[in-house]
Amino acid sequence: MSRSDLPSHTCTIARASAQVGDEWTLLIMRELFLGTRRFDDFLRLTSMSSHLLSQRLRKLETQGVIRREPYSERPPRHEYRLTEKGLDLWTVIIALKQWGDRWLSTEDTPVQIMHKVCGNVVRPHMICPDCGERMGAHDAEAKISEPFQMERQAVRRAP
Amino acid sequence: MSRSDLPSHTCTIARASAQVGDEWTLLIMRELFLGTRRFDDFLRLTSMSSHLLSQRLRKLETQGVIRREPYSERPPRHEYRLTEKGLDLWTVIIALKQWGDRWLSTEDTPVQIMHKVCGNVVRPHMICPDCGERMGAHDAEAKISEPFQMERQAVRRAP
DNA sequence: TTAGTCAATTCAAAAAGTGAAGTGACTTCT
DNA sequence: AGAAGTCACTTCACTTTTTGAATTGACTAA
Repeated sequence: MSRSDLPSHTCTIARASAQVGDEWTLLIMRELFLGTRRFDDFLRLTSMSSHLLSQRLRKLETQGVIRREPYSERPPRHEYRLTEKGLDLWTVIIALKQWGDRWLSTEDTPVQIMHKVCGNVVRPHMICPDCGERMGAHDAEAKISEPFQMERQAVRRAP
Repeated sequence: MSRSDLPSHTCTIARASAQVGDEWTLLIMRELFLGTRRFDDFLRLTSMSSHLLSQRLRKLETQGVIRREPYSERPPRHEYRLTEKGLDLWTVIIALKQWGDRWLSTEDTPVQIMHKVCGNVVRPHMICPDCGERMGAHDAEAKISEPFQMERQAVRRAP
């Protein structure tokens, strides 16, 4: 099975990976959250090739993660902006950032998060909505649904 | 600049992307969090090629995200397990899963999260550690550090 | 002995990514 | 008015990565 089959997986992590799980797409998402809107800026700030950038932007637009908005008629110009679907990836990018800050950096973080509501620079984290306690890998257990478990049993027994 | 230069970026999101930001690595991470430990199981459950799987496992081991643990001397066998660094990616995988559940799925989620502390199936979310309120893209603002801002200005003005 | 398991490696073909150059619709400078 | 510059791409030749099938090698179980 190839990368192009990922969107058809039952697992939503596989499906999400297929949409945004590659190096350059994640870098584009970073830029979008930092406020970058134009082709040339993405190009310089990510230092990716223009070929790849236009491919990825097209893909993200098709998926509804970003939208093109015209900001000038003559010459015809437009900018790229996050849709609600795209904005909702914030948690993923922040989680990745915190992990990178913690495990891959020696210096201070290059990007801080400010909470507009309270005005503080913060390091957001995940909590359990029921008991309100902080949550991590150690206190979570994955429960696989019946149909998905069956599907997995089948492939494990396969040739 | 190419993919291989990502680890040298100042930005920790770029660095994190370089380590775990690709489709197959994310799928391997999913499996690790679901409890998969052995080569053949990864192979069947992700349906990736064995060549790529062994490459990725080697890379993840080198990076310290997973470790190989022997579980049998004869025949020599070992399993792959998450290190602390790997376990700390939980938030990223969960964030990706929630996003996939919300935007890419029609049916019920194939994997639920149970909080061991309170015993409930939950959808964890991010909060501001200072004021305790739920946080998302709309109420966050990115603050770019002085040195990183300078670096970015430089590339924007570049040829 | 033969078949089977596990954890890979090898190899050729196909797909994806890279970097440089080019295009076209404009605007600004002189 | 002509030349140079900007922005948003596309094209193309080349390199790297991925794919999928086959093979290896160390063992075990029938």
